[in-house]
Amino acid sequence: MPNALRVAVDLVVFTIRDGALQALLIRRGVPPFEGEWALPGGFVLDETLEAAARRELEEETGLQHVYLEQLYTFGDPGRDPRGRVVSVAYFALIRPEPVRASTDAAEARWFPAAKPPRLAFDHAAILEAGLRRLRAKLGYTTLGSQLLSEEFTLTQLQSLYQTLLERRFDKRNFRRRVLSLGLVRPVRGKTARGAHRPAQLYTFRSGPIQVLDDPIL
Amino acid sequence: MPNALRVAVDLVVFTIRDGALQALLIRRGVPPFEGEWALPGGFVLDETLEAAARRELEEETGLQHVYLEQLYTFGDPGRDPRGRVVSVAYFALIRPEPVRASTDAAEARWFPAAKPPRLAFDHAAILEAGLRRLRAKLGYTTLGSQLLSEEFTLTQLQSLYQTLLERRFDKRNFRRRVLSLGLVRPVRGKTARGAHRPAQLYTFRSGPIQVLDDPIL
DNA sequence: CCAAAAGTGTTGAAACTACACCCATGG
DNA sequence: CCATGGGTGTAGTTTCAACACTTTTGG
Repeated sequence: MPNALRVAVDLVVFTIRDGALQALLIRRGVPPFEGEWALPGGFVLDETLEAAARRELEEETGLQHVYLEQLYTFGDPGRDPRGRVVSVAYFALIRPEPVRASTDAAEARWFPAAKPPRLAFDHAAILEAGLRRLRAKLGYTTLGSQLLSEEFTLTQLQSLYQTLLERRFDKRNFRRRVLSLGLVRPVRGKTARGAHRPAQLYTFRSGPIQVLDDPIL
Repeated sequence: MPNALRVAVDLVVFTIRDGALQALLIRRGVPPFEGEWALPGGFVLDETLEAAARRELEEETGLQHVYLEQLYTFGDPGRDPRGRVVSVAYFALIRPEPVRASTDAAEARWFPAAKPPRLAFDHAAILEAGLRRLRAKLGYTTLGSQLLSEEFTLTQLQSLYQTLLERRFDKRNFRRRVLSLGLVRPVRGKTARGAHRPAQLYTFRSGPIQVLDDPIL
């Protein structure tokens, strides 16, 4: 019988806060890398890999029904000083607001995804992979919907794309595009939120994420 | 300490034969699923996951320096009757010709990727995932280069795309496209192979696979 | 000389880009 | 009344899709 390894899941959890993409990190309370920042995660029990990821995510954030997708599996010998650990990374998207990003024991905080602190293990590489995946899929899926609240203005949607892709779009062209693709549907009512002219609210037509025949960008 | 699982790699190995996409399958010589067809693969030793995949691939096909890419990780409890096995699937592309798809002991054969025989474990799902990945990446990377010999005619390249995507392209438009993208460079000399007018041979400009700014299709 | 694949241009339609001003509201 | 973000149309350019005939070679 071949040697036994341990299998873990690690989570790259993204949200938008203060107009920037942020990732959830945990301060480790136990060795190895005690006191350092790391991705949330843990060992897989008698459950599917995705269930393990959901369980860890709920333990850390209290959130359920979150968009979750398998990212990549990291398994180099030596990536964990405790021994051979193969880690299946998932990435999760959290809508703004109702986040209590603090768990019972360990400290949990949001950090700018672009420049995180020094991370334990190979977690910097995992985070990096999550970022690449997010950026890539933004263009040809409706993934972005999972980073906004259910109802949003077109300006918010445009800012999302501009923030993540570090690119600027023309307002009229952007609106024409998403509208003509039929991805999004106006909602009766307005947002009073601004101290300015109220904006029409929209929702994504499709509940689950879909891959587009022709890309948004 | 958490429960120990075992980690395996499984390989979806594609090639083009007889003008069709084929996948390499192995007849299992031992239980479980003895006598049934399965993807090549095996348990991970003290090596990286990719190294494990390469090792298994060389054992089965004798091939080295093959294009290999991690595909997805399958880990449902119960997917392997022997106990909990998490399998990291890789997919590999083999150029035509120099394949001895037969290993020492077990029987190995190519099957049409679109309609394989009944497969052991959850290997049908893994194969399916490989197919989807291949088709998707064909459009926006130079992945296809790994399924052709180093030098090829534009007609061969077009057939490759048509076969995999089950779609027909206009010859002039196709050629204009790949040529104007500068992906491909003519080679001095012709192919005498046909009983017809000789065709110009081309090679891909870039050795390794690259992601394209704007897609081929 | 014939079968078979190689090679090559044009045109109309559609999509894309760049660009500037008026509107509605809260303070 | 003014500052702030919301909302809208057009024209020039580029890209895309559809389409058919001549060329070269081996047998």
